[in-house]
Amino acid sequence: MFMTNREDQIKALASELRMEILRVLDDPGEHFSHQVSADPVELGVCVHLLASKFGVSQPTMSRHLELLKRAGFLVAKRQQKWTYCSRDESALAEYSEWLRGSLNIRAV
Amino acid sequence: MFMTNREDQIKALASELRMEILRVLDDPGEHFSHQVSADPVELGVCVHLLASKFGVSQPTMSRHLELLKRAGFLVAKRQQKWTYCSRDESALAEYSEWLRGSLNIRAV
DNA sequence: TTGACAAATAGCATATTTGCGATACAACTA
DNA sequence: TAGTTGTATCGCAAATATGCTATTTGTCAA
Repeated sequence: MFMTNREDQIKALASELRMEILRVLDDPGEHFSHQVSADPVELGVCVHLLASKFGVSQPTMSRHLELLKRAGFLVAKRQQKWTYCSRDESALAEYSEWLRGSLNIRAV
Repeated sequence: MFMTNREDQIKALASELRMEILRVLDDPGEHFSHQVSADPVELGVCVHLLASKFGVSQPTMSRHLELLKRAGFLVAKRQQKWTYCSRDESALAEYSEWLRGSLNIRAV
């Protein structure tokens, strides 16, 4: 059964880098068309391409992705040597709605 | 001129306590009807009532409120000895919309 | 089996966050 | 003026977060 951990989700977004990761993964075709091992739109983006994209080491990127996975915002598919990451749109949408409702935020 | 600092806003919400503060301030009449110096709904809630509500020290509460103020989510009105805090609904709504748009989150 | 490449994990150093008590400041009261 | 109450700030200690290098693990190809 799926367990949503709000604490993990809140913390996951409390980082400019992780926000940027989610942004580039919103349009993988735009930012990772040079990925040759698999279609970035279909499968997702592998870890070391994300690391080089943001100029951080592979272990550092690996940990940020782990936090986003724990929050449920990312899904990772292991395929051969690579781990392909893509957004979980429904989790992001659900969180956004939860935040609004949780704080009882009215429409603008 | 009003300057929105997204970093401050993101960080401000990355704390369960600060989330709770915003929640109780959504309905001050419910949680702070015992405030005698001023109407909690009209003016807001003073710092030491918030501190005792959550069982933290006054300086600790003061700092959390400062972070929420810097984020723009709280307004504080100094009146006599007291500092009355209340939510800035428009700032919360604006942030919520920005988050959604910034990550390009689709509707549920 | 060896070597390569991709990713995960361990271990460590630094930075930031968070809590508190002590204290300063501000507004009132006797 | 002296004392009280409410708030802000300072200084410190503990907990978390974040980055790196080194190492381990997994997968594949010679």
